[in-house]
Parts: sequence; structure tokens; C-alpha cells
Amino acid sequence: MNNAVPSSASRKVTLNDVARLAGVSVATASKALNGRKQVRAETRARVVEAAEQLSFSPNELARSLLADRTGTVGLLTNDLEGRFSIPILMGAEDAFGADSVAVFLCDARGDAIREKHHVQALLSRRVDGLIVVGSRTDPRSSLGRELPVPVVYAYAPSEDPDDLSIVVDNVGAGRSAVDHLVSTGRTRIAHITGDPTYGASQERAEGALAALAGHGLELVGEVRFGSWTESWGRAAASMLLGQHPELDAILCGSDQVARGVMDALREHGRAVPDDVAVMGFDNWEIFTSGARPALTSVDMNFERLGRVAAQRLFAAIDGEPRSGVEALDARVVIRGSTVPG
Amino acid sequence: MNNAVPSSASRKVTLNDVARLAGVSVATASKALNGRKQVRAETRARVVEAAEQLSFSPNELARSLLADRTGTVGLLTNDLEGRFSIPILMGAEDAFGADSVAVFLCDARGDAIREKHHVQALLSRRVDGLIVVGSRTDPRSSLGRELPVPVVYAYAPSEDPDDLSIVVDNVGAGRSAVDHLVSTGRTRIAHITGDPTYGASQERAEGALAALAGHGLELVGEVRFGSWTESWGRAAASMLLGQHPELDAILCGSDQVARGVMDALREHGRAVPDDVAVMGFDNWEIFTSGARPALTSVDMNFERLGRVAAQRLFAAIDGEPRSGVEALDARVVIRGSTVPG
DNA sequence: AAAGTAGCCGAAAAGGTTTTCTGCGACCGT
DNA sequence: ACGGTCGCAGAAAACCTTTTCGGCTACTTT
Repeated sequence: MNNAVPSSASRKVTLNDVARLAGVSVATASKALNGRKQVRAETRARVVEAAEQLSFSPNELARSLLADRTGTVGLLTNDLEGRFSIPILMGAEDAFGADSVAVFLCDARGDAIREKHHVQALLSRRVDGLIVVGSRTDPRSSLGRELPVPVVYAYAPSEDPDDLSIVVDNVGAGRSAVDHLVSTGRTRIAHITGDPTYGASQERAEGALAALAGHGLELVGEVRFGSWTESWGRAAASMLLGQHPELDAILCGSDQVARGVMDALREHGRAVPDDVAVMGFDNWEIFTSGARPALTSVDMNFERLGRVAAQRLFAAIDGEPRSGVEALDARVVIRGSTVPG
Repeated sequence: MNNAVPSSASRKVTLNDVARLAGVSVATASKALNGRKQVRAETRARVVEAAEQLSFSPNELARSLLADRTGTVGLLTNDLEGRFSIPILMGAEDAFGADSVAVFLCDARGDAIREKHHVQALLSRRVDGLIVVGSRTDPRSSLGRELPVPVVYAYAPSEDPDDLSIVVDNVGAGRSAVDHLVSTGRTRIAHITGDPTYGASQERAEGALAALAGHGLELVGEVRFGSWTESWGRAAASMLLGQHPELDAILCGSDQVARGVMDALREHGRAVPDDVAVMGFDNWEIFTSGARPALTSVDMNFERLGRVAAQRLFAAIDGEPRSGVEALDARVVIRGSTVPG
């Protein structure tokens, strides 16, 4: 490979040095390196040669100061360990990286004061825009309309309808899940989900109930709210099997819950998927692939959400702002827990 | 780009504006706001007042350009979805954020070319330092010695001993795990681990064997290498129980493997921990807490690793570089799978 | 041959801040 | 009253790059 790295990298080399070595002015050097059409080919070659020899790399700070555009954005998250933030962040980083925009990462840990502080710090570094990633689907307070740069809210929408928010369509996801179960012939479907204070659990349940109604079916029992854990899934499934032994499918509010449900089913001697179909939400690979059989799940497509947020931010920076809430659809990933392998 | 209509908050306010409003020169304004002792108290108050009134926020770009220090660092990772990168990244972000250093996040996705590109971009933005986070414990190629800023390697050490690397002590972790099992009275211990091409599996096994020898014990059977999955854990445990029914503990190379092992034990009618103790590595909460009983595991303390890496980078930036490999110890987190609840 | 033109290059300003250096007035000691 | 010191404020340079504008040379046109 080309690893001819001169030791000059240790000392900072400026355009001035390049110009001097090439025997031209800084102005000409700049134009030569930036492809401006006001420099003779021979001169340009000399400058490029000099720049390479010195391994010159333009100081983006000076450039940004002048251009009033830094090519940086702030990514403001509220839980870095979160299931949801990370893939969104990946998608955004991906989209930005492809356009060689650098991403400032800040974790506010759900603290409003820390968040304000970070926003201030990012603005003083003159980011071109901000993406605010929530950790729950519930609406969050707006950063305000008076910011000097565009903002896009991802996952958790802003309370202010004049902001632009990109979210996942949890209602639609619930509908798709039921549609899938029905399409495999299930008619006695129960629903065990997680923490009722989460918008996600409510919305998914809402979508599921709507889809059932659309198929002329009713949920078996009530929606079982609890927590987003395996142990809740086990406990709820055991209760449910006692009360409604006739059920032939359990839709679970998350993959973790689904894992617990599958454990309980096995202990009760119910085969999956032959006796009972099971599916979850989130399509968290470590849970879906470890299950026996592999777990059908609804993929919320977080990476795409991050990418879309990045694209919308680009558009806003380029002067094409939008507002409102944009919901992205989820997709069912079918595995052995709903259709026999 | 023409945003004439909305608020005037988009209008950028500079030190010049503050100075004019306060009736002083920019030089005095700067000194007043930065606490320089060459300003009369009354004058300083006037300037501060003016700055507040205009909600002035100094342009960090201009400041950095002059100070030759940006207060930014680059965090270079290779897998954002990774189990290991994220907590490390959290720890580093935490440490930096506390000192109001901004973090540029870049994901090279394991691609050397992309990595070079990102390093170049970060340097052109004049970061003060770099942290390179690996996704495996195996050594990686150095970024080179000719970089103009200090670099700290985290998790995956650099091949160059003159670089500074912060890693976890997997050998010690293996030792600690066995020590714990022995301390609970186990003497017939087996070891099921993951992918043999990972340094982590080899080192943990090495530490475990050393500790066994130290206790005058021998491993039951051979070290079982496979993959980092639940299904491998299930399969390996079934085989193992057939060949060595006398075993009273299984040390697993990861929590995922341990989950599979526990499933198999249950199906073979072996009680955990009364008949067989089980423990894992990584202390991945979603796996340890979902297990029945909760899984004892070795916590690698990734967040601390990230924080230490950040601190070392600070020190290096401040002119106190180190080199070599610094290994941080792990700690056993005891739960119900090794000691009766 | 004079005038115009095209091509190429350099000087200088701009961007916002910090710092050094100079200057100016007031106060002190004798 | 005078030289000296001290405290405070402003002018200007510096950081590095881009861009505008003016000027020079050489060439084309009439």
C-alpha cells in the first residue's frame, strides 16, 4: 500500500508552506488544490506535488470559520446503552459518514440540564444541525424554535408539531403482526406485552386490536401489561394458559417477553409453532436466533430511521425544512416460531 | 438557505457586538469575559451584562484556530452494534463530557481504508487525540507513530508496543471465575466456550486452567470450543453431560453460551445450582437477569475501560504519554446460578 | 501598430477570537 | 512639582483558508 508518510506529519504544515515550496502565492495554492479554473495546469501540478510532498491537509477550522458551515452535526442521545438509540445512531452515522460529515456524540442521560448544556456546547462549536434521539416513543419536550440550526427528532417525537420528528409506526407494527398470525391460520390470539407506561406497548396493542377487529376476531383475554422482561413473559404465559387453554398464538410486546413465553410454553408441553405460534417485537437478533425455534419478530428498522433522520437534516440544512411527524413502517421477519420450519 | 422570515435568533452575535454594546473594544470584552485581570470590575460587569443580553456564545472555531487546541477527540470504533464497543464508548463519552470535551464518533466497520479516511478527516478537524476501540481482544495494526496527536487503543491492543493500549485482563478473569467456583465447593468443573479464533476464549480458558492447577484440580474433559451462541451451549452441554455425568460446575465462555447450557441442564433434569453450578462471562444484564436462576458472571467493566482510556488520552495530550499494554481486572458478580438463593 | 482580450497570478480582506504590546491617566513618594 | 509605578483600555497581530479584485503578460483583432 501507499504508506509513504513523511515525518513532517508531526509539525503542522499550512497552505503557506505548500505555496512557498511550489513558488506561488497562497491564493494560487488554494485555487490549485480546490480545482478552481484560474490556474495553469503546470502550476497546479507543481502545487499538488508540493502538497503531497508535505502531506498537507487543510485546516478545516479555518475553512469552516470562513464558510460559515462546519460539516458537523450533533447527535444528542439519552441512553447510550439503549436498545433503540444505538441502531438509530448507527444509521445516522452511516448516512453522515458517507457524505463526510463528522458527528459529535453527546449523551444527556435523560437529564434536561445536561441536555441544555450539550446543546449549548454544540452550538458554540457551530454544528450545522442536530439530531435528538429519544429512548422511548413517548413525545418529548422541544428544544425550542429559536435555535440557529435545524433539528430533527428521532424515535421520540417532539411535542411541538412545528418540529420535524421521525418515528416508527408502532400501531402499524401491531397491525402487521396480527395480520401475519392470521395469515398463518391463527384465530385465538392473546397478547402479552410490557410496561403499560410506554407508548410503544399501548400503540402496538392498539394496532393489534384494530387488526383483529378487521379480521372479525377478538383477542383471547385482555391485553396483559407487565414489564419488558423474560420473567414477566413466563409468568404471564403460565397464567394465560390456565385461563385460556384454547389459544393458538401469543403475540408478545418484545422479543424478551417472547423468550419467557416460549419457556413457559415448553414447560406446559405446548409445541411451538404447532400448538401455539409466538412472535415478538424489535427483532433483536440475540434473542430471536437463540430461541427454539427461531423467533418471528417485527423489525422496527431503526437503522433506516437513523438514515432518514440524517437525510431530513441534510435537506433542512440545505434550506428545505419540513415539520410534523413522519412515521416509518415496520416489517415482519418470519421465522420458525410462527411457521413450521 | 435564505431564512429571512423566522426569528432573529439565527443572526450570529459576535464579540464585536458585545463590545459595541458595552462601549469597549473587543480586546477588553474578551478579557472581561475570560476573567483576565486587566479589567476594572465595573467595566467587566458592563461587558458581562451586554454578553448576557445578546446571549453571546463565543465561536469555538475561532478560539480553537488560535489556541491550537480544539477540545475535541475522535472516537474510532469498528462495530457500533457490538457488545463491547458500546459500553467502552459510553465510559469514554462520560469521562470526556465531564470535562466538556466533544467527541467525534466514527465507525470504520472494520475496513482499514475507511479507517484511514476517518483518521484523516479527524486530523483535518484538528482533534486533540484519538481513541481506537476494537471489537475483539486480538491485537490490531497500529495507526502509526507519525500521527500529530496522541492515540489510545481500547479493548483491542495495538501491535506496536510503543503505543498505549488499555485492555481487559481475560486471563485474570478466567482465574477469578474458577476461584469463585472452587470457593463454593465445586471440584469437577468443565469449560464450554466460544469461537476458538477469539483471543478472549483462549485467554479465559488459559486463566481457568491455571487457576485449576493452582487448586490441585483438573478440568473435566477438554475445553469445548464452538461459537458464541446459545445453541452451541445447549449442544455442548448435552454432549458433556453424556460423557462426564459427574461434573458439578460448568464455566461458560459467555453469558449467551451459559444460557444455552442452563437450558440443556434443565432438560437433563439437573438442578442449578444444587447439582451443577453455571457461570458466564461479560455480565450482560439482559442475559444474566433473564436466566433461571439469575446467572453468575464475570463483569469485564467496559465502562471503566472507556473511562481509563479517556483519562490516559487526557494525560497524553497534557504531555504525559505512556506506552505498553495496561490490563484492567474483571470482577465476579455472584448470583443464584452458583450459590443457592 | 494600436487596442482590446483572455489567461494567469498575487495582494488583500474576511471570518471571530486571544494575546501582546503600547499608551494614557492617576496615584505615590520625595 | 517631578519622575516613577501601577492599573486599565485599545490597536494590532496572529491563527489558516477562501475569494474578490486588480494587474500583468501575451496574444488576437482590426
